[in-house]
Amino acid sequence: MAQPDKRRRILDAAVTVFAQNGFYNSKVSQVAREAGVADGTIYLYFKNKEDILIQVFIDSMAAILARQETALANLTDPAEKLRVFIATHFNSVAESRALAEVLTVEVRQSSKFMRGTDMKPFGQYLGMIARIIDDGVVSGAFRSNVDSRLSARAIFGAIDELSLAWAMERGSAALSDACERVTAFFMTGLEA
Amino acid sequence: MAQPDKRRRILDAAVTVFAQNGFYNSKVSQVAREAGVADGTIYLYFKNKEDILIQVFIDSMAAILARQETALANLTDPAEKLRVFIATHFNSVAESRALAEVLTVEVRQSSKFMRGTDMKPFGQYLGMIARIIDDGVVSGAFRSNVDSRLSARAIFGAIDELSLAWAMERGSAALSDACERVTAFFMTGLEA
Amino acid sequence: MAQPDKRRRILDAAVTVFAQNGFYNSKVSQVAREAGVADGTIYLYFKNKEDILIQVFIDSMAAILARQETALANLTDPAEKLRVFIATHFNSVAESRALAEVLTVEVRQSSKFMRGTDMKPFGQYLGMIARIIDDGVVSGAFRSNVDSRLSARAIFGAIDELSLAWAMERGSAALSDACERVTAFFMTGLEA
Amino acid sequence: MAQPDKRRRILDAAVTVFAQNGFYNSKVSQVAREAGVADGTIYLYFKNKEDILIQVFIDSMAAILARQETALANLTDPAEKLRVFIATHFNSVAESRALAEVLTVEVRQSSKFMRGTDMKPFGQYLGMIARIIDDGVVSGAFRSNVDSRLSARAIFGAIDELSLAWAMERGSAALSDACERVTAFFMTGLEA
DNA sequence: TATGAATGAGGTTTCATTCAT
DNA sequence: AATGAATGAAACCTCATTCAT
Repeated sequence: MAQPDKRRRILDAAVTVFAQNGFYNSKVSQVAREAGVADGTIYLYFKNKEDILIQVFIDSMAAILARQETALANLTDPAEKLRVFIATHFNSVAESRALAEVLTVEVRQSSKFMRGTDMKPFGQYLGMIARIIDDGVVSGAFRSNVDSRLSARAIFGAIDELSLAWAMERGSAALSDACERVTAFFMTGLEA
Repeated sequence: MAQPDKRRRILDAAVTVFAQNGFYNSKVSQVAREAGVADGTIYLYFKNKEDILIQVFIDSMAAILARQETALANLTDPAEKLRVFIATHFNSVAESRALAEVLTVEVRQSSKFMRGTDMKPFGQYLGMIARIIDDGVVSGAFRSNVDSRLSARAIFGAIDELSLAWAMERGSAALSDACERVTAFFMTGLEA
Repeated sequence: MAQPDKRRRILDAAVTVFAQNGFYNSKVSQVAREAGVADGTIYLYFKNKEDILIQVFIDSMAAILARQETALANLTDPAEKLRVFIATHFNSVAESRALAEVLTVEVRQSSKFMRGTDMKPFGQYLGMIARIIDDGVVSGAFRSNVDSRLSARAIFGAIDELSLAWAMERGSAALSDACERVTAFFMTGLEA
Repeated sequence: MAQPDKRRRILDAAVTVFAQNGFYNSKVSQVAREAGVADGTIYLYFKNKEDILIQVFIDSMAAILARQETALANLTDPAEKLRVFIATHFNSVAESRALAEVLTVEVRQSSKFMRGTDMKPFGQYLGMIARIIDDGVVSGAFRSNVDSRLSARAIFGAIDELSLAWAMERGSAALSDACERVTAFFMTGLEA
């Protein structure tokens, strides 16, 4: 009987439903059914439908940011850091295709129209990549003429697109392969 | 007074409106007003609201595909081809921020849920990149161990993300700069 | 090229279309297509959509009234008159199932809501039956205690229902059989 | 304050509104207002507007069928049965002119266009009449040469038309009078 | 007379949100 | 905290009608 974390269950249900139908084609009642709660209960935990998506985004970004920080904690070599970052990203995505779809597609779509949604977590994520590159430039591991913000964004775009391709085509095994190849690819583009 | 191509005007209006509010937050009547036609007129040219978005996609992809083909027609050097391809993409995007937003965000979002939408034009676009890479591999200009499909997708992801960044931040006249830099970046990743 | 009676063609087309889809589910453009004219042309001959139905009714009733008058002209025996009346009704209906459906169903449905539609022709039709009965009562051929208005209405209801049954079930051959039987049936109810 | 059977209230409201304006000229919002519920509430109980009409038909036919069965339960004489059947029909109609109009006019009009509407209850109703006649033929009370299906349909057409006449003219308290007369009329047509 | 592209009012229906229980 | 029946605003789309040609 005791439903320990109802908020969590609603968020998970939302990810499933949003991934399947897209945010705008999903009905709050579908999320409620998937979560095993009444429609009204949703509104005890979230301000409105949009808020569910925002919280999915915030929670998920927090989780992946923490995960990246843990993964990178003991590394010093910039090339190795970037390799691990990319691998961690792909691993996170691999754990939940649904979440990957929601983050890459739905949030991107909707964020522009959600006034006051704090997109900082996304900026932080880009910032992590940029910092790795900057470190590499400073340490001499990477070319000195790379634009770290731009490269970070390009790298993110590439791995995000590959995640999405994987998410939509279900070609699951290929993901780790893609991870290795794309990493190698970028390394050559960066290394001094 | 009769505006010649009403279909064209509606499509242009739709791009503007969809870019501003997102497809699902846009009302057909807004598109009509922007196009300077009555609501019902829309339905003389399009099956329904979704169909407008689909036609935007089809028309725009056809235009950019044609443009790329023209641009690449007389080139033989794979590296040069890729350089031109990327430049052409950025130039196309630069001409209409709104169109860029609709193509990268709205179409991506919605295409999954539009049964029967032919995504082939997108496949063709990826195919163009892949073919350039394949040619480069054959000619020895590019490494032999690159996966052309994967690289194509990664490259597309990167330039698409950069387009989007530019589109959303409005600021950067930096697009052409980004173009050069990202091209150089990929070149190093590919060249033998 | 010369389309002699466009009004006639539109009315015929309307009967076909209304019988198939019902008045309210029929579109003016369908009638136009069926008649081989442009949508706008309809409005050169009819005030509006409802007017088409009204004219179908008026024209058809005039035709059947005239037909009945001709058929009954030389008859004197009330029983014979009634027999011929019923036969003429069934024959008229048999010539156009579509018209039968429109007259029995659509006009009945709609007449209540068409202000100012003159339902007199229908009253005249009932009146013809009633007069035959009255004559029969006077001549002693029919019972003296029959209520001619009531009986007329009952008889009309019966033959109308049978027409409709025939129209909907297409059981074409059965119509003349039904005609004979129902006539015999009513005769027994009336004859002194 | 909670009205017990909202479905019932909506059906009753629908009968009133449909009788007044006709099905196709009635707006769902009118039915809602008449029922004292919000527009959306209608759709908690009915699939769509058409479904309301279908349910009116199904419910009403079930009611009148049950009523006829009760009324006829203890009777054995075929002539008496028919007499009671017709009386029961007229009584049912007399209780609600609006319902009579909807059943005779609107349902008839629309049923053809409502795919999947089960018209069996109407067939059952006709079947009840036919069975009474068949019984009468077997028992020798009625002529042996009557066609029971045909006669049933004729009888139904007659009483339906008279109901409608009464419903539309509002005036006649004459309904029970009509009942007696038409019964007598048919008896003579049937009796051996 | 004839056309048919354009109009725009308005209805059906959906669904996020509320609130009495 | 939880429910889910009820709400009602709002949008897509249809289609009768008009009018410039």
